[in-house]
Amino acid sequence: MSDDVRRNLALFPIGIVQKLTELSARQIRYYEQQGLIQPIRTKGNQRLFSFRDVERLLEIKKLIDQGLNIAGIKKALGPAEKPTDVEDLPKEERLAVEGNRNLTDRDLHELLKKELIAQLERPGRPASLIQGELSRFFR
DNA sequence: ATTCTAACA
DNA sequence: TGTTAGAA
Repeated sequence: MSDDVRRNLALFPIGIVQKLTELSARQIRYYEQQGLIQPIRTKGNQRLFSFRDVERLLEIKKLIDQGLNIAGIKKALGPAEKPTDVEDLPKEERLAVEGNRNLTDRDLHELLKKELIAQLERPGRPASLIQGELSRFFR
């Protein structure tokens, strides 16, 4: 599976995203209402976010700190995109951990580790905002 | 136990 | 934005 696909997979419920971004659930839901993010919904109507969503939320957080309002953030960031539902992946690419809608702390740790390594090998321009944030989970 | 929506002494 | 009630 490509790194691109992996980062787009909807894997995290709002509770995990709160820890990853240190944003309140209220803020995360509000930013969704404003169209800044578009997490997918499970059959039970619960939101699921991808690594990209987490990165985007970290960017939003940064911009908020810099004093921008919603309008300004919409201009600064590109349009929001929906993460990929794991259910839509061909079963050959659907890994065990990714299929679970109930990630254990160990699973999460493993995913963060992979993403961290992937980022180190990915000369991305937007100087990986997520890097410092994710590193926080490896102390 | 978690998350969702709606509403505000 | 926080917080809370009531439901899923």
